[in-house]
Amino acid sequence: MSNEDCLCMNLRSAALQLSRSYDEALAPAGVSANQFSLLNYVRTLDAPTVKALAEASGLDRSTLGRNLRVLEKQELVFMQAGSDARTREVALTPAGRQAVRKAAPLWQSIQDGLLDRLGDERRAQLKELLQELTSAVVRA
Amino acid sequence: MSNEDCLCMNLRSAALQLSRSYDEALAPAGVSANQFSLLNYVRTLDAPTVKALAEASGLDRSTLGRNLRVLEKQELVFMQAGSDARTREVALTPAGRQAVRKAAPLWQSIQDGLLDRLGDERRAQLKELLQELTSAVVRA
DNA sequence: GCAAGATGTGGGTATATACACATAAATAAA
DNA sequence: TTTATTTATGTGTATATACCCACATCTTGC
Repeated sequence: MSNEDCLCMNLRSAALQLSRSYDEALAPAGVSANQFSLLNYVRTLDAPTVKALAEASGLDRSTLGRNLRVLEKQELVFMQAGSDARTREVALTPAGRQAVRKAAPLWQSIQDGLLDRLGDERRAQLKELLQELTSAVVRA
Repeated sequence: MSNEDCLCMNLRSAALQLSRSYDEALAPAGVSANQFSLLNYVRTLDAPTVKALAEASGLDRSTLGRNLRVLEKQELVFMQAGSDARTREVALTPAGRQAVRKAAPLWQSIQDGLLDRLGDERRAQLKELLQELTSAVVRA
């Protein structure tokens, strides 16, 4: 066994390195790549619950709850009880919308740099390969 | 901005999903994919220091120190001062070697399943794409 | 309408990750 | 040789992630 051959560690390592770069690029907006992504899910979906966000992002519900708590503490999102009293619906605060506006061009910039480097064809290849790997592995 | 387009989140999500599968596959050996990888670095390198392991894996030194502490607590690795008294050299315990032996075929099995699905060509594509992305992004 | 099961969420615990700072030890400079 | 600098590591703090379990609420069967 060689670590360089492991598909899992290959992906894991690449994801961490890319995350560091995106985090650095988004730092002036005060959010990490992960937080920016979550803010965008909240913005895009309609008053999503914790569960809806977990499903959209493919993360565990408890993870989402904790990630949301961080954004809540920074007053980028707020939560209120839904019509179903078990659920909590999430929405952006004005500061949250502002953070998204500030981060969006920073994200676009680093994203475009990578897309230019890859080109359309290889970008499509990458998407296809990641989908193949994850669909090979979905849990029942 | 759409989360489905973000290269960083695409990779991050795929890495997490793959990690869950590898973790599940390796569970009978009592180690996670991440731990198995680290044990293999310890095994392959010659009495590596924390720094050497950090460089090999591309992780932060403090992360490595903490990951090693978990393996040390489970008595899969042990650490001793090197000739340079600042360093600590890491090596596998007998239980650590046993864990690697037990995990190796489990890893091989899930890895082969994915490789079969991908085929040689797309496997090479993936490796190339990940290297392109990470080399586009290496820190000074 | 009430009991039984299903569902959404939080909390406990553990691992993983990284940055900033502190400390000890080795090396270089004076 | 004494001092300054570099280097290896650990610690504090914060976020991210996931499993299991508890609890409250909703839904269904009767």
